[in-house]
Amino acid sequence: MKKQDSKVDIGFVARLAKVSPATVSRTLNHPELVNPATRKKVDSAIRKSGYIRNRAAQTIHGRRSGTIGIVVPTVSYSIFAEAVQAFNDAVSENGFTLLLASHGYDLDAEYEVIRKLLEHRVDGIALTGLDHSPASFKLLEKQNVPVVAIWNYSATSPLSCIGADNSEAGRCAAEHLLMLGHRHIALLFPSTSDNDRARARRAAAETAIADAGIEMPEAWNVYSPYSISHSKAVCLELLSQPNRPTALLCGNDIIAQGAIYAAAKLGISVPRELSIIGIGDFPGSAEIEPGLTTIRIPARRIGRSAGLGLVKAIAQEDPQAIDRDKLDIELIMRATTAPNL
Amino acid sequence: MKKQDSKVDIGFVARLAKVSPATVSRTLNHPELVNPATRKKVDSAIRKSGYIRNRAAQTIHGRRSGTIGIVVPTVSYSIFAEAVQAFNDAVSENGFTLLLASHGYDLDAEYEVIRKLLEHRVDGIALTGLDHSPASFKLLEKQNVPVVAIWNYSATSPLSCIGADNSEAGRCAAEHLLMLGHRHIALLFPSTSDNDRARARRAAAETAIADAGIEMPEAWNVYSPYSISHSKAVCLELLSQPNRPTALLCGNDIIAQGAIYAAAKLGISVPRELSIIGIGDFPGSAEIEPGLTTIRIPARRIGRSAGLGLVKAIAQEDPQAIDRDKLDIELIMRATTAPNL
DNA sequence: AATAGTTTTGCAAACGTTTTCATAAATCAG
DNA sequence: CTGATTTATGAAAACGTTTGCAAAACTATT
Repeated sequence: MKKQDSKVDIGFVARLAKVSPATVSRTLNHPELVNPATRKKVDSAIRKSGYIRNRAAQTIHGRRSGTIGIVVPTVSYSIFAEAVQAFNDAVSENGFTLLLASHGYDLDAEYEVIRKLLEHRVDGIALTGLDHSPASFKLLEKQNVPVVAIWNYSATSPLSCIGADNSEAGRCAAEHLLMLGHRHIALLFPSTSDNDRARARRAAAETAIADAGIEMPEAWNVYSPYSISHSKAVCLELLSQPNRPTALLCGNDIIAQGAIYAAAKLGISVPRELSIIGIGDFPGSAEIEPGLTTIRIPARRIGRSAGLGLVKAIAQEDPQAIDRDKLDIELIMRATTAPNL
Repeated sequence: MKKQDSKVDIGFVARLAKVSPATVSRTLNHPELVNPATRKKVDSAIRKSGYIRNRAAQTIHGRRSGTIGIVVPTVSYSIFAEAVQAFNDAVSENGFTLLLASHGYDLDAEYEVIRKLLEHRVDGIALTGLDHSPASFKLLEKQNVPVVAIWNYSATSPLSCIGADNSEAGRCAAEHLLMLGHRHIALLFPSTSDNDRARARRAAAETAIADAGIEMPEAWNVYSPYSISHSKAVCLELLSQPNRPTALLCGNDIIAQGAIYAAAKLGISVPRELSIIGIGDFPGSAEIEPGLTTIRIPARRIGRSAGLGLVKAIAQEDPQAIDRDKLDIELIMRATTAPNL
């Protein structure tokens, strides 16, 4: 176990195996071109020396870097975590390593992290959503690296995208409540600046409600950050008002969970006195009591599909080769919604 | 906006600015060494050309790669997601990019991903827990890259580690239940092979219970996978038995959440008829109704401290420079535990 | 105006690979 | 046994940077 083999590079291995560096390289990259006997010598030399190839050197030579970048707002909450995990599984099955970057819902910060990924010469990039700064678009256009936007689907976006139609999700949630006879619906959404997913959902929900001839008091269009505790606090406040809504449409399941806990705390029976619907179907939404009715966004499938699409585009060296993919949403009826009496 | 500047490398920029490549490099890396006027020319040429440095080329020259690897079992559940996010924030504030790898609780798979990270010449590596295959240890020892183990603390581990003492956590949880007078305690833990965190917690809990002179029926030492739905199912089964425990000690908060929901479903009142304690204090544990009593493991602080430690070790080029850091756990008493009547 | 010192710049080597091209060795057909 | 193929190997150039060293251009001091 020599501790510090001054330099165990491809040349070192070559000397050990008494061949040229070229042969070592070939053994690694095109084994079929080298004599089985030599191959054996080389393999053994590699094992003995503990040689680890240097991807940077390959990259510089013009080969793939073997990395794929993914940019998410945050990985803290399970929402993106699931998609990231599926994405990672998909790309690493294909020999790539994940470069992860987050920007905390700030599109200028996003530009910087995209730059960083590009400095590392990632072979492909996945972004979250379709909202990006013009600078980012310009940057990505110049390099020609395959890019895919995950999470939100649009037929006309400049970027290829793989995700669900968030407008549809918002509308679907609203229509479910309307169909149950609710007329007093409050909307709880996270900040919609720099976040096209939330924006699309809320706009569609508002439209559906307006189309049903309902005028919604401005006070019921409330803002809640992306956290159970904040949401719970906001709902505690909202539901303590003398005149409270009969249904809550939440921008995502995290907010909806907070709403459920707030109702539980106030002794408001869900769904008898209050219906709650979320969007996302996060892990835990099925198990919570009562089970959360929600619009399922298939995070794992999105992550996987995006990863595979990127790998394919990289393999065929065509940055445009990523097919748009619209993954269906689905209303999951569980136990937090009921007809309005 | 020329689309495909055949080759916009440092030489291209140099020609544009009418200086040598060396000067461009210096402008980027040691601006103080170059004349302000020249610097201006170069900066402008960089902007005009849309030049993006090639980290691979720097890396190959012997400079830092500017990447740090982190290996986690999975990022799906919020447990690790929080730590990963904090870790990422810490290292990216310092100019590093994160290389993320996961292995799904399989230590042989872990060896492979560590190798991959090493191929990319990461400047540092964070691993989860202290349990790793001998091959992994040997591999890491030979390269001399700073390594830190997060999540579990031990004074004697071969790796520097930053985390909590999981034995203490297990003991603390058990003692809390014992102090409340519980004598019929069931243990719910995930698989403990390839997972030293869970193993340490369970062993300590078992010891504490045995020390109190209690003999625990083997049937109450139950296995539950790392998911709310599985845990809920397992608890539904366990709690339907004629002779059920008065308290549940759960290996982590996810399992505890499943337990709460199972109790809710069965109409068992928590904490009156059943006490439940978790370990971890994950996001959501405070807000759930009733609020989960748990042992807090400071995930964000662990992630941040590990990231900063690694950055420091890299800066001073001393792989050993990472201080062990034992972060305190804390019993968070909320509403799921009560004295046994 | 000559010298010494300082600041700024460029040249060229180095980093660890891959790959093209050429050559040597082995195999085969006659 | 000769010449033609095929197979296996090596030498060397290339990839895009950084940096040690030396030359060039200034500044300051006489």
